[in-house]
Amino acid sequence: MTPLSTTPPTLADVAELAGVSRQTVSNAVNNPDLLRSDTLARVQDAIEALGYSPNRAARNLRTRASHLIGMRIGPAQEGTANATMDRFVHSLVETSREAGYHVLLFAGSGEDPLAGYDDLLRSTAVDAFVVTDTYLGNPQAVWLEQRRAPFVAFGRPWDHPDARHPWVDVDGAAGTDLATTHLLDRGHQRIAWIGWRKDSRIGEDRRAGWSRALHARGLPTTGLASRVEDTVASGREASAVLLDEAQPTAFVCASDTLAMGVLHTFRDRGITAGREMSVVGFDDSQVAQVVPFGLTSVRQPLEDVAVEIVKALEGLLAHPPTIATSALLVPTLALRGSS
Amino acid sequence: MTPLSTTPPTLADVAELAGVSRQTVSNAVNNPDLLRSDTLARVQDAIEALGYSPNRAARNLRTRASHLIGMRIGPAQEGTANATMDRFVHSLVETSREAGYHVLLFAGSGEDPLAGYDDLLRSTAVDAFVVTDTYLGNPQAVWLEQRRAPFVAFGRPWDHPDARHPWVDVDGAAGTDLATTHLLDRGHQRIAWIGWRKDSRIGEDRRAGWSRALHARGLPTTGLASRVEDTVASGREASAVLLDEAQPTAFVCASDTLAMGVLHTFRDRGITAGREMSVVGFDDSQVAQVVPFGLTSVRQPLEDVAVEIVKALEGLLAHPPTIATSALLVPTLALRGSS
DNA sequence: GGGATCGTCTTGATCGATCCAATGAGACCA
DNA sequence: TGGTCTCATTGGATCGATCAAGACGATCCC
Repeated sequence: MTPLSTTPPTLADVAELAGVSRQTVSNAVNNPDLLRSDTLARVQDAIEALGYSPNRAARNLRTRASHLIGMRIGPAQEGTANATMDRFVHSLVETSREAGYHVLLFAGSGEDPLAGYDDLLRSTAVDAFVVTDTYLGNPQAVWLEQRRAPFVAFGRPWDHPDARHPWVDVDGAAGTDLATTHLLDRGHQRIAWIGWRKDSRIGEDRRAGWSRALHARGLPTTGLASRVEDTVASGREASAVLLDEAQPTAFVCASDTLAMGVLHTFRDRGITAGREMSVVGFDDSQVAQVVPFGLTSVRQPLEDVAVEIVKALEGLLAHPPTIATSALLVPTLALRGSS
Repeated sequence: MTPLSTTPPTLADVAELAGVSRQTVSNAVNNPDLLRSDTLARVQDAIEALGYSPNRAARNLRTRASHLIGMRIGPAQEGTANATMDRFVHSLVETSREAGYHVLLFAGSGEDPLAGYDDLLRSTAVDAFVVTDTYLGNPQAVWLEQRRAPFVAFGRPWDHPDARHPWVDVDGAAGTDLATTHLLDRGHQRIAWIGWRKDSRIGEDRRAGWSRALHARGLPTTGLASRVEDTVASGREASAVLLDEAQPTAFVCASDTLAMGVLHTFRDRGITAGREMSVVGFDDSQVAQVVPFGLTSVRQPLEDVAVEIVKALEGLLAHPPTIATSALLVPTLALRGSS
């Protein structure tokens, strides 16, 4: 049916078969309304017969658009439970497809994180970027803005409140508030926090949700918080110390990785996670899902994030570009046995 | 330094600045040896000064190559510990970059898994594919072969031994053999197997390694094997039954998901995983890494897989194409507390 | 009836690179 | 001196699509 390994048919081939000009075929593909219905049908038949599909390179050259979205992918983090990227990438790919875009992955070339962006930008290989790691105060966003490169960030511009690019983010505080309130509703009074070091904006955001929820019920937070690195070992140590010094009956953690550390401590001490002694994680990683009895965890609506990001991208790339819209989405709580 | 939002410089711009012809600039980029060293330097200065980078679309159109590798990405599997893709994708992106390729992701559009391939192929959007799900006896490989589309498979062509395309795979049997032998060396005699249903070629391959290792020491396998679905619940049930009926002291599992099910049963019965009662999983997922005390697991050398795949791709896309080479790589064992 | 308007389709130029064949300058040898 | 050969460089055509403008007939309205 479809020809094997011959040169693919071109516009001209279709035009000849249908007995029309090249431009008419082009219109049949891009502006069908411009054609009389009978010629449209004739051209479509020819397209079908030849199995024609417009050559991407030629189209890209002429229209100055590639319909590709670039996204940098960092090294997989081993030893942690960070499963965000996997789910997000898939959602983004799926949503982009519906909008007529494909996703181009590129690696951060170690020392110079901008090199990849610069290269793709100058060679006009992609139409826009999705930037996922805005939290480190990293230069990508600022640099891309200066170059007037279209991009949407997954993550708020914490350090640049006057940034003008569109962004989409998940309300971490709302997530931990949800988690903490859930524990309060279950009767807990002393709920501890294990989060990241103070220089992490995301970490502080999530911590704020925890303290907000406690204060809303008139409960104190003093002595119940700990800030450590994002490793299982740190979570284990921190929870051990908190148990000894503050006697909490529940833990809210900034990540599933830290929550696994808490479960580790529980195991050390013969405690079973559940209604009495609870733990809640953040990210709803695979780990949370498969660990015995399950780890209750805050789940980011990554599918929705992808939808919003693509929406913003479409706006940026429209002619004329529409005003940048940003969105802050609310996570949900995946309830499991650990709470 | 770099111009803001103006049209990027073209070959002609560089040529004018350097006082040479367009073709000379093209040669400076693609065949520097053809130029006299002083003109080369002059052209390179001009390139540097203008921040020139060849327009991808134009180059693609002329050379009939996109330097893009397409890869289909399936939906993230929730509720399992399958972390293979994440690690592999990153390795592939990184390795491809070194070979001058970028990775284009596309989604499997539900009902028709071939649609995505067909589309990209006909529009000459990608040079080749990496096909990752060859195990289901799925039609991709056969179909791509018929269309003479260049592709490399991650996974053996189980059902088509006469397939002529290059492939790279990990020797599952070698992995489970490694795991089983490790347990034997630790003194275990009765080692159970929990794997997938019989129609899974990969599952049978991994099972073969387990039975091979036991038979090599003259130990029986009868009554020690179970074949179930790849879920935590199935692993939990299967291990419970095996413990009652066959009294094994160790379990080798076809996946970390199943191994988590075993840990679940251990927990149910107050058993602590370790030297006495051991479990080994497969895939070295994040779950295996962060679960308390750690889950010993067979680790696929995905970085090496990516290298081999890219090597094969370069062969396919070379002029003239070199003969397809396939590779079967050996996994390693990540030792942790569960064994 | 003539000019403006609309709907439909066509022609030639163009995007920015590379391919191909050809040119000029110089080296070398007879 | 003239011919051949190599090296370095050039000009024109080309990849396959879209853009911009124009051609043509039919319709409409004063």
